[in-house]
Amino acid sequence: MLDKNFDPASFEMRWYKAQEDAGFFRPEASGPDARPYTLVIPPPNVTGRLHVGHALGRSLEDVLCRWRRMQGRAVLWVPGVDHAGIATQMVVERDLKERTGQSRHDLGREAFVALCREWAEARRGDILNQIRRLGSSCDFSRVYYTLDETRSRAVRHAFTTLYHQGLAYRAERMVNWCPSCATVLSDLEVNHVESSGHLYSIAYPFETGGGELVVATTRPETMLGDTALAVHPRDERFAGLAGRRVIVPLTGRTIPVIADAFVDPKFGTGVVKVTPAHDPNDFEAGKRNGLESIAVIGFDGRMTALAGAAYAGLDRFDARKKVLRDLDAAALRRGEKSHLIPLARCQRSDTIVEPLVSLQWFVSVAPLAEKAVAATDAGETRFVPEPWKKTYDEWMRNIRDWCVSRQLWWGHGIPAWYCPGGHVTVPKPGEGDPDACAMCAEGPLVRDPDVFDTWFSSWLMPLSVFGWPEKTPDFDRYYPTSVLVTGFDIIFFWVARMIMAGTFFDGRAPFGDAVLHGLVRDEKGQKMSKTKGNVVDPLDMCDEFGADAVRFTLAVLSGTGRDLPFGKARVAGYRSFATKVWNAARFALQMLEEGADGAGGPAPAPPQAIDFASLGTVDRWILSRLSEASADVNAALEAYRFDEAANALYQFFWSDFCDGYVEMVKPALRGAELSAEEKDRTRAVLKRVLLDSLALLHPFMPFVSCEIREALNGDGLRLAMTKFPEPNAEWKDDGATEVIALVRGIVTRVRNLRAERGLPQTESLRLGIELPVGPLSREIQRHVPLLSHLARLSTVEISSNVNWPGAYRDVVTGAGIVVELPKKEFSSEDREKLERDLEKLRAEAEKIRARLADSSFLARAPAAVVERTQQQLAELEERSARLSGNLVEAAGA
RNA sequence: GGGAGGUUAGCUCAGCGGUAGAGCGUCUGCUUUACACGCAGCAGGUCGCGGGUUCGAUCCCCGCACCUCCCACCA
Repeated sequence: MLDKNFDPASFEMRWYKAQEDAGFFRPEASGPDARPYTLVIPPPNVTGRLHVGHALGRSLEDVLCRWRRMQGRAVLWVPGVDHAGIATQMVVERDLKERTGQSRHDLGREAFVALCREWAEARRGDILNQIRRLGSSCDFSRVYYTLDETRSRAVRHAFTTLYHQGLAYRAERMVNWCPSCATVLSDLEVNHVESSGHLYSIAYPFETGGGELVVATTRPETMLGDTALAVHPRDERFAGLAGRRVIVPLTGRTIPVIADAFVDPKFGTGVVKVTPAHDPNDFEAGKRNGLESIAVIGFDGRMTALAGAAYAGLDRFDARKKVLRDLDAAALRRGEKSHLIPLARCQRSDTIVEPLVSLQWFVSVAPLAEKAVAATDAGETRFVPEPWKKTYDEWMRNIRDWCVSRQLWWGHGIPAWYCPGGHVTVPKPGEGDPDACAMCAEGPLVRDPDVFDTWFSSWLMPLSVFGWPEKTPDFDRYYPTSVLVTGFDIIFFWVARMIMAGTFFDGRAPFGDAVLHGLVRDEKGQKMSKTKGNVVDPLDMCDEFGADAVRFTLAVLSGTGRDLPFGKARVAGYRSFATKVWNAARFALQMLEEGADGAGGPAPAPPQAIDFASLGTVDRWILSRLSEASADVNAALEAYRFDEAANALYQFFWSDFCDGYVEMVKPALRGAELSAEEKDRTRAVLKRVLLDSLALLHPFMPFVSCEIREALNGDGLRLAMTKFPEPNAEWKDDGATEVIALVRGIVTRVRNLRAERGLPQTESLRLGIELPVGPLSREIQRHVPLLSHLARLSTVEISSNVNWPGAYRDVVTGAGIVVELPKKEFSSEDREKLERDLEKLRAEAEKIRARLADSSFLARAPAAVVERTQQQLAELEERSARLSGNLVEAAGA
């Protein structure tokens, strides 16, 4: 029995648990011969809470998994969580501060890492349960954690392999340094934001006196570390200046003027200050010209001793103000103007990133990128939607070395050791920790204190989740995976790098399809953010409207566009759909139980085998539609068009099944016209369509579908492993479809007329249908009781010519219809409406007539098109004639 | 500076060479014994602008405008 009240909370988790307990989420459930279908979950942060973006990804993945599972595939969807180095460290640090007032340094590294581990352990279950709440059918017996032993082994193997192939190296480079996170960042972790700032002009007097050079800069504080001024070699304004020396204001140092083509003569004053220690461009220029490098800003974001006693210890932005003041005092400011500066900000802390020279570990990824691109070019991995391939290609082509070391405590340690002599020892893949220096055999060795970039473990995910580098049975069976579903925002961070790792370490790309979805935004299309307060929590939505509704909403929204406007109202809308399904099932249950007649048992009769040929038109039509809907859903899912699949289902179930079929079948099942046997046949169809609809729905709404199948057929649990409906060629019935379309068309026209003319619903009308004698008219004749019921008709007359003087005449898809209206004057509004309609028809007909009069159209357009056009014209003229007849009647009345 | 995507009904979006579609919303009727999270019905669109190709363009091509986003070390 289904309760009158639809309450998803009462059954959702019960079904989830039943399915998980039954072992359905393990690929073994599909038998040893089933073809694998594999996905790896993009691991959410251990410490986080699932957001809508996750909900979207998990929903789409689960639709795929459940659908493929029902198709008999051995589905393995591997769940996992990410230790999320920098994010976790920051969260734990903040918590520590709040609780005890201590910093991680107060605690010490070992204790702090232990604290992080505790946190991660404590949160891991939460996040996994949140994934469960969405209905995700992951195999929780294979959960991975990016910092567990297996994954650590993979990270170490990857790094040592790269190192010994000369692809990982340690070097002093200009890097992105975040002073507040106190770590280096990769280029990807830096956001460039245009901000308004100032371009300051500063005068550098010549050492020998007699003038000055004016330099434009956005960062006056770095002048303390200037080691040259530069001009373009062919800039005649400054010809002959190279080699002269100028005084760096406020420091008294003198520096040379150099000529270097990196200077853009059109920018600023055409003279550039060169600060090799604090600007990537200048760093290169410095190397080219053998310039000294003076680091005046330290890793803490404060001025160093080299900046001079007056500035040492000052925050870099305070130093800027002081420098400007001091320049004013020295009368060396030459003005300023506002200027848009592309500021580099830390993705995590939003702090302005400082370019600093530092010794770090890098991976030269260009060779890996080459392999990856070769694989994607060969179609080993397909991007969906396809334009993302270009974005990926572009990035791969211009790829720069990846800085993989981080000055954090929480993460994978770098397997590199240093001897007192400064030599580096990295063990060979598979080897243990070294005891002595590989070069000079000296000890003791000190391990590198840094950890890897979190993505250095993530990029191995498709490999490491199956135990790589070990040759495990899972690896053999499930690598490469079938598809990856993730947001386009991590196409570089993750997708591209995984392809590199897969093609490099294994030789095969890690997934067949990379499905990139858009970003979830709020209802108004604005980015969700805590500060705006427009964040929608998917788990709250699940509690309020049911996970089924949330999933369905996300599927519908995941069209081709980039942004998904998600909000409460929409989820509520699709909850209505779930409710509709629920109520349709309640109705069906009633109908089926009535069929059990004397038996009176609560269990509805099992569906009898359907003998299509013995069925009536209405039954054949709905089965034909069901078959079409199955085809549509399957095709859409093959193409990863979750929106189309969901819409096809929605449309079929609501419009065709509920509004169409159920309404047509009601009088038949309740009336006395049909024999018990005929009713049973229809009941069997009703049940079959509903059961199949629930199966089609199951990947999207895995809970209501089970709950209803249980009530209807006692197979709620098995539904997850039931064969997914496919189109049935035997059920294709264009004849039935035509008849039903006409019946529904006529019904709509009559209802419409009733509404237009303000006729009461209770009043029965007389309807004439003009059709040439033939199979169609005989079919329609057979549906007179149905028509009468649906359109409230007292009599229906069908003949080739219905001649009811004064009756209203129209035409619906080729059939003339004649409605005898009760004596009622046409109001002037009615007449106007009629005239407007006629005018539209006439204009339409005129256009078509013109087209048909065009000889080149007749000569060049395909015959079928010409024929259809002629038919259109005929129909328009027919309708036009009938409606103007009504107008004449109106005038006469 | 490069690149990608967008511009279709009040809103959110599908469609993409033969007379414009959906959901939601608006409006008008409905206690029609599954469902008001409902039923029935109406209204609502120069498919951003200008050219071109074509018998025919919302759809293809070329410009333009505006919006979004990504990449990029220019002071």
